[in-house]
Amino acid sequence: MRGRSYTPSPPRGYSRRGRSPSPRGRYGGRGRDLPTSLLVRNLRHDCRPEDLRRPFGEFGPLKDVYLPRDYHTGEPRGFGFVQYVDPADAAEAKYQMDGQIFHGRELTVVFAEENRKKPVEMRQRERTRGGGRYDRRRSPPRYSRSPPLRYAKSRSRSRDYTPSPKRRQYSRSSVSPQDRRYSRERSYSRSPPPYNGSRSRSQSPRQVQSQSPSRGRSRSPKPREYSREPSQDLSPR
DNA sequence: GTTGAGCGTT
Repeated sequence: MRGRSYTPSPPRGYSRRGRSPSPRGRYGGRGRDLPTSLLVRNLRHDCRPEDLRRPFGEFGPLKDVYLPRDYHTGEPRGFGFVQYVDPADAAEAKYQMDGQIFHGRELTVVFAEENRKKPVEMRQRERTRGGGRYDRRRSPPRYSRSPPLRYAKSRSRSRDYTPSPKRRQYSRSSVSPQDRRYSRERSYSRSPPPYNGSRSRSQSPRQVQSQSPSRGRSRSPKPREYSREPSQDLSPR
């Protein structure tokens, strides 16, 4: 038998072609640490993080699995990230899973190149994403008529992300009636773009018609409210 | 201690 089974395929092996268009290439910044994040391409659109967890978890403990999706449509983008705890596992998983048929599709597994991005950064990326395809309008491209809030179909925490190892088996109504009022379905922390349409302006169900039947000015500019009246209280007679 | 709008979606 020649050679020892598989080749570890060290990532620094194929860096000979200078294929890095960006000078600052290197996973994460420190070239010392091998990348632990894998980018899995060609995923099925109905693939779930947990689906990836099983096959990919065979190579080692996973730190995280995430499938980004379109922010506006909420549909999966067809790729995902699998982060391992040990870079060695990631390397092996990439080697083993790359090209594998997963759910009838050939997966393409490569090392993630960029670091995690935060929503704020994403916002700016939005601009370069379409290359200014949407004119200079700031409104997001409404692919469909369903706002992003539609994701919460039935399972909200169906994400693979397990924040608490201890899964609470409490009953569904573990919420007090009092807290319930706070637990409205609008508990989104980031508050997505609520339609920048220039039409929806009725924030208040009751829009006061006009407080002061004055001329043109609808809103009467309140006079300055200085904390104190002008120097007038000092009247030394 | 972190980030869920994560780059590579046909």
